[in-house]
Amino acid sequence: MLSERRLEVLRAIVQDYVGTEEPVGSKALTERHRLGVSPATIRNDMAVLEEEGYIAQPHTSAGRIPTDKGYRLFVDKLAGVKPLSSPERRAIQNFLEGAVDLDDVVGRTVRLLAQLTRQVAVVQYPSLTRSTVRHVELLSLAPARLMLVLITDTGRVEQRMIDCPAPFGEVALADLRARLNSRVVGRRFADVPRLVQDLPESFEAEDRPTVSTVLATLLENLVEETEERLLIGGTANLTRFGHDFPMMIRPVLEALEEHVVLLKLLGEAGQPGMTVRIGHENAHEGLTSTSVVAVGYGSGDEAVAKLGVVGPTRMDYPGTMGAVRAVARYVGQILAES
Amino acid sequence: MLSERRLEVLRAIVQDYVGTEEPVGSKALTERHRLGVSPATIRNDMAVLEEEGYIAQPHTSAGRIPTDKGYRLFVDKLAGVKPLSSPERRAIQNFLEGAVDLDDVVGRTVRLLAQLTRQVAVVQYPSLTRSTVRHVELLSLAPARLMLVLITDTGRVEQRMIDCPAPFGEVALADLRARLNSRVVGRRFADVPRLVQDLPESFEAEDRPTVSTVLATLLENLVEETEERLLIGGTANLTRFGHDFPMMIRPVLEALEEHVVLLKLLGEAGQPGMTVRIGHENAHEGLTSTSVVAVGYGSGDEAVAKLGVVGPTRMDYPGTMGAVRAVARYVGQILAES
DNA sequence: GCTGGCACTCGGGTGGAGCGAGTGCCAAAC
DNA sequence: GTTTGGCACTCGCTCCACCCGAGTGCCAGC
Repeated sequence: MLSERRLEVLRAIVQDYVGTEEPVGSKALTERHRLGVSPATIRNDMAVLEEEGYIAQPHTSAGRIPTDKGYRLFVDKLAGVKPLSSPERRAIQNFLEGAVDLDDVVGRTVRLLAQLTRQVAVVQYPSLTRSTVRHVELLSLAPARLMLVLITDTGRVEQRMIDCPAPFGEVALADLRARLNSRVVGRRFADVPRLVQDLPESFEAEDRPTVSTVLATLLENLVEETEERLLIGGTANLTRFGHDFPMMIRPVLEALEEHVVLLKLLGEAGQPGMTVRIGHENAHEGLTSTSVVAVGYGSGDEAVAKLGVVGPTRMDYPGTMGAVRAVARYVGQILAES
Repeated sequence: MLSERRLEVLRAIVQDYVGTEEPVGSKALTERHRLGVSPATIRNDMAVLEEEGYIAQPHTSAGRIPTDKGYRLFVDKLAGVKPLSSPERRAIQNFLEGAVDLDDVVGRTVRLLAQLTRQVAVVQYPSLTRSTVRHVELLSLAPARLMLVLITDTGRVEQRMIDCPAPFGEVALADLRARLNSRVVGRRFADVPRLVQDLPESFEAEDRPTVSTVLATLLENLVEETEERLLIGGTANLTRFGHDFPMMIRPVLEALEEHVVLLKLLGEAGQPGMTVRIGHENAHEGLTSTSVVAVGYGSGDEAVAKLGVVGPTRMDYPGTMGAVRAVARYVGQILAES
């Protein structure tokens, strides 16, 4: 177990390194922090911290920088979450309230988050399966062509074209629409399969294939394709990465384009509270020098999706965590209102 | 007017520079191209080309690189559009045909374009005003709360929440829905204002404010906010920019985040055929070292939106133009089918 | 108008010297 | 046992001098 002072030294190293972006030495530490001991003592402490793997030196005769393990300890034990100032809070609220629809909410959120944290922001669209159905609409576009529109309580609207196996009359259509809605409106999308299971049986034999097709579209196709959609912003902030940004930016940009990877990353973020993944804790190779701060958000008490930021491991964790948490809260509020 | 051979020299310079990314000298030129004259002659031609502003040298004792003006001449007079190979065409078609809805079409298009050109792809969503209305849906969510859903022939689905000035009965709602649809379905969105102008008058006095609100939402809010939406992809390709990419990438990424700027850029692309904007021809400051190749696409003969790529001025123009044109065509086909 | 020759320019790469921040270790002091 | 001052050592960084070679412009001759 590390002594109190050694933890303090680690905290100081992290703070200084985040601020200056340069390896920090023993002398500089005593000058910038009131540690009450001499550089020589700090050197001893640093040697211990290095042996334990919390810090490292890029090369002999250079100062120390925190390792992933060091940041981990810092985040877990040494740093709190810095709350935002109240002007910042007001700005967030004002900015988000101007949104006109879900796309707009997500778009504004991602810009906001990128601007607040000066990092890359990632916002997942509210999950369909975790949302509640508000309405299902069926429109006849041609004799054997339907359009299915699904609207959820989080404001998501999804649609699909359906080619029916047989022509489908207006009466049957209205019938299906009414029955479908009466069963699923107000229910969670995850329950829909169970609720509509026996629906085809109650139709004329000739219409059953079409009804089945519609249900199949609703359940499979729609969910699979749209479940996981996300928006990214603030990539220009990647240029703030540090002096070695030209080397790092390529793999990060590539990773960001792979939405599947990102979604997995966000998905791994534990349900309750905020998750911070530091450096090599991120499975993806392109992101081993980045940290991901993510949190769930939702219109009610349950999270319907995640949002977060991707930045250099050398980031201001307390500030970033504060911003992420605050934005998630306000987005939840906005969704609940709409 | 430049002689035939001097044009040939310019073409050779552009091609070599695009390929090698290094200033090209007179000797190298004669070696790689059968110009039939000696380096000394080429030097004279180069001196003329430089005087006319088509090429420049980064510093004395270096080879020449094309200027924006040089690229302009190359694109206008010297280069054709390189058609894609038929495997490429097939790949495009296969890839795009898997799309399930408009978001998916646009998403796939942007990925496709980025991959084909190895540059940054930009795809604008089909414009609402230039589309045709397929259906308008009105749903009652609460006594004085409506949801308006608009569906167009290009597959766009937009929705808005409406807070009514007064409660609105189911009967009136059905009435409004029916009348609205009978007037606007199959018409171009641009004509809708004219078509619904007198609609409020035919309702009971108490319902008129609500009807007006609905129409106002349909016309103003919805169009303004959603007219100009776009998707960007392939930003990782910016790292291919050249040796000075660390300097250039920042402003470019920033410009790409300003969708307004991009839309203006695309919008300026002349209607018929492809537009190529080279370097300083782009008004935006961050894009002065990039070229933009854009073209309109649409489900019919008329363009409903634009798509294109952003890359270094030092790009393979014939290949890029070929890819952009081909993708635009196939997207048009897909939209027409859906 | 084209060509070969020639002097000149200048960016980039190489290698050594000096500097300074930072370290590790040790003996003495607290 | 912990802390401290002292001291030798390491090593990355910068500066500078140097050379090399690609490329140019110019000129006289074909």
